Amino acid sequence: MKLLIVEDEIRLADTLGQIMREQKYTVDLVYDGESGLDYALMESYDVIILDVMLPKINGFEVVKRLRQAKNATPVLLLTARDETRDKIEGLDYGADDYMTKPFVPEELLARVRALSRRQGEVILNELCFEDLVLKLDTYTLHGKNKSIRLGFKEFEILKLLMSNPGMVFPKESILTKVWGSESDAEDNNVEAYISFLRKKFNYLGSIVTIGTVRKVGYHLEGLHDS
Amino acid sequence: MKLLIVEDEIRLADTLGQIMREQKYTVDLVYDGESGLDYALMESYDVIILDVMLPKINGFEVVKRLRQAKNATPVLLLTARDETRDKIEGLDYGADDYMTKPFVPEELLARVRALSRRQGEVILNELCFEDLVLKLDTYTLHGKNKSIRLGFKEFEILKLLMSNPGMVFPKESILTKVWGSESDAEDNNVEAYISFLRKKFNYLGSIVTIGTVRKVGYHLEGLHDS
DNA sequence: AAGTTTTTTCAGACTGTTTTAAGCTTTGTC
DNA sequence: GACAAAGCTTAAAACAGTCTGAAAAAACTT
Repeated sequence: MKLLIVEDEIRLADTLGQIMREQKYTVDLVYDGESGLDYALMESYDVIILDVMLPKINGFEVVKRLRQAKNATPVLLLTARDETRDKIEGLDYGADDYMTKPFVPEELLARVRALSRRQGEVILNELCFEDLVLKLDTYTLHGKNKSIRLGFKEFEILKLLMSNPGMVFPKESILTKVWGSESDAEDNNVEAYISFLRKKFNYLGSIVTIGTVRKVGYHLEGLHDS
Repeated sequence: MKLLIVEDEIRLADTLGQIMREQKYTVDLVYDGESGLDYALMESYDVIILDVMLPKINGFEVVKRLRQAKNATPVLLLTARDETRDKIEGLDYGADDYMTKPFVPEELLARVRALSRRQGEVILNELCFEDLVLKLDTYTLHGKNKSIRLGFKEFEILKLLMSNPGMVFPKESILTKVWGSESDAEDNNVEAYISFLRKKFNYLGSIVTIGTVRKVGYHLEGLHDS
């Protein structure tokens, strides 16, 4: 089991290294974002522990570039900031977990274990369902022989639906996930976008359908029951 | 999987409820410590999510009394204060975990999963009885070789019946659980929906039957007598 | 600043759900 | 077996949730 720790506070970095080595991990220690990224791309690690506030390149940026380079190593972000926004931002960029400083070693160990267990899973840069492919980096939806660009909201909604094909997503939850929990957008906004999406599915000639569950929400349907 | 959420910030409470319901938990929401304690003692929950700052009785006190009453339900404390002292106080009173606000849903989910895992149960997203399967996420009822979509009320009633196959549910209790205690719906409404359901069972060719217990209510019957 | 795309808003058409009510069937009692 | 009470079934009306096109508003591009 090989770990990369990227942390600029030398004291903390060393402590972490020590803790993890005790647990029989092989540890590489690095003190800034740039080296972090280099190491991460060069070697193959089981988990990367990454501070957010880093010299040269910050943690978010590191994850982002790592993912752009199609590297799927699980990343655990360390953030001193207790802001929800930051946490979410990190996860959006492709981090797998985060932890707020200060923390207890036990928690860190538990999270690292959890992340390394996940190895098998791949972070794909596209979502597929039946004859549709949603490219996450270009915001485009590809059908059998055509493709089309999606607007931001369309994209986010479809990404949600495709993240768990078949599962019903309540309108409420689409609203909070796509518009944010602060927003005062209404159900009809979701309905309008669902309508746009259906039109585009149709244009692509896809067999996929967006099913309505009355009083609840929407879900993708492929070639099966009603 | 049944959750109790005790949180006085209505917005937050609702969001939490929504998040958890999405994950197929059954959620009871309550907005002050006193009701929290009542509910906790009355029903059997898998996990209780409990805010610390609460009207009437605070979270610590709720845990304390709960434990005094020999109730061992896992409790996850929500604390706005970031003081280690508070955390420890909560844990001393018998809470099983704590989380500092604000937090990201993922973290909450992870912790609730961790707490409920002790019970060893699995979150099922379908209910089965004999040859019927009720899919909770798509509101569909599947028979041996056909399936059919259920309306909201039909679904709720059947979910209730299937949650405890064989048990007799009084019409009264179906009314309050499905229509709500405010409603002035009458027995005949239940009767009408039972009729709809029987028709659908029939369409699916199921061996399952809805039995009537005169002057009381209904229950599922499989391959045996009444 | 004009043009383009995305997002929101609105209203009317539409659809499936829920209620209601009346007639019919079953069950239990005398 | 007759009667009343409880339960069943159905059709139709009332209702509520959903869809969609059009247009206004907002956000980007050029």
